[in-house]
Amino acid sequence: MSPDEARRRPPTAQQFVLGELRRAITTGRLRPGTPIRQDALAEELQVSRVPLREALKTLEGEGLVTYKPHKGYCVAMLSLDDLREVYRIRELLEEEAVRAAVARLTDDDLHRIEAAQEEVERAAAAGDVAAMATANRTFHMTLFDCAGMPRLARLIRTLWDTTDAYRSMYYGDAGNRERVVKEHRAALDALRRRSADEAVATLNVHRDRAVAELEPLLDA
Amino acid sequence: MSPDEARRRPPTAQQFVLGELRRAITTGRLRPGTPIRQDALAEELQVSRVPLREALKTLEGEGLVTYKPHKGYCVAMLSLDDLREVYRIRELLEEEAVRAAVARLTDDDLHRIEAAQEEVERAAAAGDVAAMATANRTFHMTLFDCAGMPRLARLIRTLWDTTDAYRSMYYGDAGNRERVVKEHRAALDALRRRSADEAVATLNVHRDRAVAELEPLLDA
DNA sequence: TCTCCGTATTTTGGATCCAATATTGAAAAT
DNA sequence: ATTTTCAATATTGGATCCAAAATACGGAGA
Repeated sequence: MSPDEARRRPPTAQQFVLGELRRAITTGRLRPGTPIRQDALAEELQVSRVPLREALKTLEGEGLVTYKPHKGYCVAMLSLDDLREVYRIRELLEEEAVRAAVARLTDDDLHRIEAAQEEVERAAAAGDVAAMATANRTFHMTLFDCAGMPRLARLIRTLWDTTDAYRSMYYGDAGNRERVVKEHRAALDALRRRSADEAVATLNVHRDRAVAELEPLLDA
Repeated sequence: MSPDEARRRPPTAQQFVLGELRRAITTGRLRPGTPIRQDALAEELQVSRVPLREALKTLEGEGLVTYKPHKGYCVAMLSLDDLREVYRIRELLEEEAVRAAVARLTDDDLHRIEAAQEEVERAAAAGDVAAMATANRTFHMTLFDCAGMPRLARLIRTLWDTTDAYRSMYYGDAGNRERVVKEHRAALDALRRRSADEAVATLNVHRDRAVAELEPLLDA
């Protein structure tokens, strides 16, 4: 392992495993519904089952995996109802976050969001699905973090995690990527004018488009 | 151990520990801020540290304990800002839940909520703080569950858990208990008339009163 | 007396081993 | 042929043991 990797590697095995599992799920390497064989996964990640199980417990709390006693863990599978419910809850919480954020938004905050958007546009143009997903997330979370409501931001993050497994498929389509870029620009425009109402409205449209695109993917 | 206890005892040690820890925290036996010594706790509960740590991971996800790598777990301590944030989020989510619930409320649902209220009144009259806490929770959660939004209900439950450690103090006061009974009656009245607006309004008042009473307790 | 440093102790993190439960498959009975 | 039962196997749950990190403590130096 390179020194760089060694430096980045988390201080505990469970955190390392947690990161790996999250990536595996969000990138689709572990597909929804897949049962998780602890022994095999532990060996693959070169750790024992103990830290693996603690990481899985964390993911269970976040809703990324499900757990049944004596049966084990599965990558969580979202029903259509689940998807709609998650997005409805996101709508409620994100509106609150955006309003609080706009009320406190500094120029520096705005610059950070703009920087994230530049990254989004770069990834969209390059067709880099993974970079697109992370940059998009940064764009939104940077805004939400400006609300100064850490628990709210954490809840929203968890809700995003829930659908991450499906979002990567979504960015595979060039049309979707282009649309996301445009909608972000509209939101940024509202933010620059410190218009909470417009920001909320544009982001609601943004979210509704996403769920509309995601729904067909879940039928299969 | 009696056969009855044996039957009730969960099928896995981690679930047993989880329940015990939750009780210990909500009843105040484990006070906010206290560090959790895994060895001592494990011995006290007659299990090894493995299931204890998995239970703690679950509680961490729920925000009842905090965790720092190589430092361990502490019973979570709420700042005043945290308290206000939690209650603000609850306001958002519970309004949604109540509106959805009222729209679907059957007579049978209503009977179950009324039954919970009878239990609340019994506990309030008897001055039984623990019974009061659980009955009150049943009253509200029964309503929220009627919304048919399981993820929303789960989120709300988690938010309640966060402040449970403080709520038990709150019911120690007879005046608070009496007020809760009255406010519940008002909410029930609104529910019987299927008035979502009034139900939301009365429950908002109910919640605001609670946070107002809780705030002084957190200063210390 | 105070600070700094190094060692001893405590506490957490992780690996291995064993136990308990669930699943699978094959044989026997209908 | 179908179903049921029981044993073999796979998989999870938990206990013990060891390693690593953090904390506490005591002594040396200023």
